[in-house]
Amino acid sequence: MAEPLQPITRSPLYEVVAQRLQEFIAGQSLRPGDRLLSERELAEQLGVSRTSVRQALTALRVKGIVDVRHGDGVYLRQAPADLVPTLASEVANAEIDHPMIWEVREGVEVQAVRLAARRREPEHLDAMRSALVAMERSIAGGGDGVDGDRLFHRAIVDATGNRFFGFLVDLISDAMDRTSEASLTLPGRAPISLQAHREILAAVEEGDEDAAAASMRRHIMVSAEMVVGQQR
Amino acid sequence: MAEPLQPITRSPLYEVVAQRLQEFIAGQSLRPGDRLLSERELAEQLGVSRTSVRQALTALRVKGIVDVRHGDGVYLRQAPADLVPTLASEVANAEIDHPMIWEVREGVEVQAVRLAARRREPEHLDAMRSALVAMERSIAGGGDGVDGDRLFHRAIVDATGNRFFGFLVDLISDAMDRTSEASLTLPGRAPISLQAHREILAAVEEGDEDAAAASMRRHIMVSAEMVVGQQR
DNA sequence: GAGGTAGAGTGGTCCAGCCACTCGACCGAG
DNA sequence: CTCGGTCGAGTGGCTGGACCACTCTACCTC
Repeated sequence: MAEPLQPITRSPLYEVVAQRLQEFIAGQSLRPGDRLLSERELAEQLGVSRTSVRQALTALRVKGIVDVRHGDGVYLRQAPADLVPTLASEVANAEIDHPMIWEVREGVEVQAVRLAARRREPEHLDAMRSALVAMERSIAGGGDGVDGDRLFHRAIVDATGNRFFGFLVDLISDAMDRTSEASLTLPGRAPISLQAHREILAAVEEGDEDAAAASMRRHIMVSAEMVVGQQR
Repeated sequence: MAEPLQPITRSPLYEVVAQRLQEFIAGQSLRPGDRLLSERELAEQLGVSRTSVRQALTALRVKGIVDVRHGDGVYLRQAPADLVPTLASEVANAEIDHPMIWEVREGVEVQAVRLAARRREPEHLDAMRSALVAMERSIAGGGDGVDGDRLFHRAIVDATGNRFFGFLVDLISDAMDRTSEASLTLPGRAPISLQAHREILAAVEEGDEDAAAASMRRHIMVSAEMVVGQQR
């Protein structure tokens, strides 16, 4: 017998309450925007203290299921989607290798630079320029310029004015860290990369989104080929 | 001046505490498995009540950052892959609107169709063709063909042979559901969409990835314009 | 009608206390 | 000495009650 006795695990009360609330929401087919009962009413109906209800609501709030408004009430934020946690663990566990990540990165960054070229503001251009300067200085000193590289790409993402891209870039770099270190410091790569960045910046400055996209695509494909090729 | 006065937004105390704790963890470079101070000590050092500390800890627990053990203490979670669930819930909470999602979708799907055109297998082409048939049949019967549409895009993603794209598409459609229902069934849209799909399929069949990418980009921009335009 | 106001209801925070649990020190029996 | 049990200190879990801060609305005044 593998499990002679099931280990007893008392779930904390607030967890039980949170689950009960989720079931209630799903069962009553409440719609996003609907208001839940007040904390005091929930506490009474569930037979627990208001503190426990509040803790459960905090959990639901963090999960993005519920929206708590001071002085107003608790509102439903979405249909209960256990999709997100599922997806998250999938990415963490799925066998995703370096080439796959580079392919995704290509799509995301090319689109980002398109938007950046369309909406560039002086501040973003400044950030990109100073990132390039940092890169040049590092390379001139024998470094790999990887910090400037990061800053440059981050500046592009910021210039999109679209938070979603920031999330994706974080996700991608996280996935990359997890697969292998695959250093970006290949001998002879830095000057090539620097030149590519200059092209991209020029296109963005001119607001030529097609040129920017093309340059970025080339840049990423070259980088991917170098890094992935090295692993073989 | 666009912003004469910055709107005052008092963050709830428990949120401030949670953030402060995260900073503390990062700043002190605590390692997974380390134990934090006790709730009572944290409360005293931060000058807040234990209740607020507990609420903050509940949030960190849900985020997967921390592990609270009854009668023992609060420990830093072991999993190094904690970033992913955090990101997912951030995406769930952040204010991301429909236009932002469409922009991301454009980048992802354009890149996906590129890869699909490069690697298409007979089975994937079959799936795409039958999705189109389903779409045609639905539209001929007065339907919106949305099911066929979904199948078509899913087939493209499958054809990439890259799981990461599947994950992103799920994330995107989840985000879309969350923002608003924004039905895709605009009058007169279905036939246009159908024609766009035919173009895409043709390019994929020929293995012309640039043409496929261009068609997909046009298709998504048109769709986005229709849906977003409708909301205004 | 426009503007202001007061009140009811809501979430936010705190406190003091007690319960439930864990762990390690201690101690006695073998 | 080793094993086993006990017990207490310290931890998180949970409660009830109190008060504060905020939002919304109905009502009143001009």
